[in-house]
Amino acid sequence: MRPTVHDIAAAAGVSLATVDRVLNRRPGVRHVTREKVETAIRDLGYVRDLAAANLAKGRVYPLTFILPASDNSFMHGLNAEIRAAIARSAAERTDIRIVEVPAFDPQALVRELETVAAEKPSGVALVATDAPDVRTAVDRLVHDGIPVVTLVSDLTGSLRHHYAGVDNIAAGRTAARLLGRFLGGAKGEIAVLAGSMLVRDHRERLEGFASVTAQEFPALHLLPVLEGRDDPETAHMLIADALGKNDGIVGIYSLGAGNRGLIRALKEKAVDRALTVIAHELTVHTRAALLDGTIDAILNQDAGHEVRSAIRVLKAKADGLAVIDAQERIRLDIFLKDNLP
Amino acid sequence: MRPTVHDIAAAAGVSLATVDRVLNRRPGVRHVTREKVETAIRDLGYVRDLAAANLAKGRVYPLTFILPASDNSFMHGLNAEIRAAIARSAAERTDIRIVEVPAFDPQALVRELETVAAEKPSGVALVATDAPDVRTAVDRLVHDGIPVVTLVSDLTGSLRHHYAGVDNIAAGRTAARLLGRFLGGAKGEIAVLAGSMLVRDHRERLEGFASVTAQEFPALHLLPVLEGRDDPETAHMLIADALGKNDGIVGIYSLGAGNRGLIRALKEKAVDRALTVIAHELTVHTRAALLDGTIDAILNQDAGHEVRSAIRVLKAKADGLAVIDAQERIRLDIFLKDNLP
DNA sequence: CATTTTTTGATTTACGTACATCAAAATTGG
DNA sequence: CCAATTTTGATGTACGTAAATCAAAAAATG
Repeated sequence: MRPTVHDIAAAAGVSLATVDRVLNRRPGVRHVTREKVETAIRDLGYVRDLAAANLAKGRVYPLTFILPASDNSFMHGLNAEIRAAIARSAAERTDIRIVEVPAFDPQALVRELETVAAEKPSGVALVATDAPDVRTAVDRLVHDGIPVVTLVSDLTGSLRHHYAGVDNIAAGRTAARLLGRFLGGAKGEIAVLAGSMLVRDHRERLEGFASVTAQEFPALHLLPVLEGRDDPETAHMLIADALGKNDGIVGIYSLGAGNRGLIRALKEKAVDRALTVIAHELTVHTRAALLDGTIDAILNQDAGHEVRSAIRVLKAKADGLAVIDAQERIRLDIFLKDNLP
Repeated sequence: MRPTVHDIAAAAGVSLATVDRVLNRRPGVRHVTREKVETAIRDLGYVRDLAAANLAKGRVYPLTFILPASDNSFMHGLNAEIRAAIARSAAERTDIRIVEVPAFDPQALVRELETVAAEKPSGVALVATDAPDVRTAVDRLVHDGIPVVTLVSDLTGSLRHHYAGVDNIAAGRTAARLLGRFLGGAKGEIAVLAGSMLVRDHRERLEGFASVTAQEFPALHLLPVLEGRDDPETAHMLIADALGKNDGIVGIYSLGAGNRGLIRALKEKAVDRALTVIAHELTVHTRAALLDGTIDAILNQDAGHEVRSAIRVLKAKADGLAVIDAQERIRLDIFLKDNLP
């Protein structure tokens, strides 16, 4: 049997109350006594029974998720996954709240972070907009002892405890290699469709993509990035226009959202052309396009895994526990027609 | 606040003891009374607090993992992951035991299953050898109320509650498409290296691979399967021999273990040839080969995820709880040199 | 050394559930 | 209707920890 507080009280030759004072960092214990207790804890290998402690404390973990108010399939999916987690709240002792802030608006995010900080939740998860003020606001939370994880888009250089999302540079590099290999040494132009160069995840994907393309597939030439604002209509317009004007295009990398428009443009303009297309995020639209051959590969991040991972990490940090790194690593899914879930 | 047993006792107008009798299916409750209590439970939406219940019961989950005694990197890795789970036993209230049985030996597995059944564990995970007797033995366990999950290799047609492993047909299909696309319409022969056609996962991978190759890449011709017994030496010999005799080989699919030998053969015999190679299982050897270009892609199943998933599912089944299907789906990892963990 | 302050002990209640015991009430059988 | 049986209630203890209270002991201060 694992040792209990009674065992360490007996081993240290002190009372239960004193053990409790040491364990919960309450005042009123002499230095030497505290050390006796800590030694007993180490010697017996005592670890507090979290379930029992949470029961006694009536503990719940109030968690806040801050998301951009973006109207695309990916964000809807993320939202749905958080709501699914809310449905499990009772069993997981969580009390999760979702707040939405305008997208691409650092100041709005900063204000919300300040509001949230005042509520002193057990943890905060946010889809970060990459700006110095946001970094400062996040660091402030961390400094106040509130665990913070970034979701989907990271905030490097900040003190956030964890990032629950994919390595976007690796994603871009992988996309480049897949495209290059699929094209098998062909020469031509590559169109890149992004949401916005203001968000870090898109910038990083482009960076990875451009770097591998340049180094390993010199026969391919990148056209200037098209910024579709993650909006299907804009994406449609941009891609239709590019395909109309330039018939040297042999491949397309869509690294953001709004793929519905991309797919429509491909079906209209590229029926007679052999284009190789790689897109991000598995949705009903990209899935159908993969199956009918309009898209050749989909890179995906599993929103459900990201949300569950963020919750696990926030709870663990709130309790000062270690996380299983391998479990919390969000993998880049590569989907071909054959391995769709 | 969520309702407690006290609340349902009050709502049903009975005593705590009666509620307890109903909840724990103890005898001595009249039918009408039992219904009153069950109505109150439904009306208030009561769900028993598992943590408190487990605390009161002093519950632990004795789990048994049955593995083949195979000496390859993958099985070593699987073993290590289970031992890592054992290290977390205290926090997870598990009591995990590993037993090894001779590989490819259905009778030995059946005997072990019977031994294990006699110990009445809370759950059993096994790497299944595909044989009718094993199916019967597994069904027997399930019939006795013991949750069973198959690990890595499934036992279709049995009553096992869950399979913690990848879809091997999809894996084979994916390998074929990757190889076909990487070869970009080239004509030639494909060598397939397997462990043994006696294990289901290898058969399924081959089946998926052959089917996509035949349908979608008719320019590629599969050579008869080489069975390397998951052994590096045998694999080396077989591949070196094939490469020496046949210079029409343009691609290799290694769907089993023993890749150390494959890689050695490639470095000796194929320095001057442009071979496209797809292999299974990320190990130190395949990782290095991917990075130096000897292998073009690695398909992988994450042993850590499989083990953690098996444990979660067994515990949930033991408690009669639902599992989050999306969380327990073991994904096929596709690694290129750019997205290695 | 007396007094104040700090440290420690002893004890109790609580969290939500499980389980056991004994008495009281209700039901059933004859 | 009485006795035997079944059903129900009341109560207590336990799991391992948190947290509070009050008294007792020890240490520090003058």
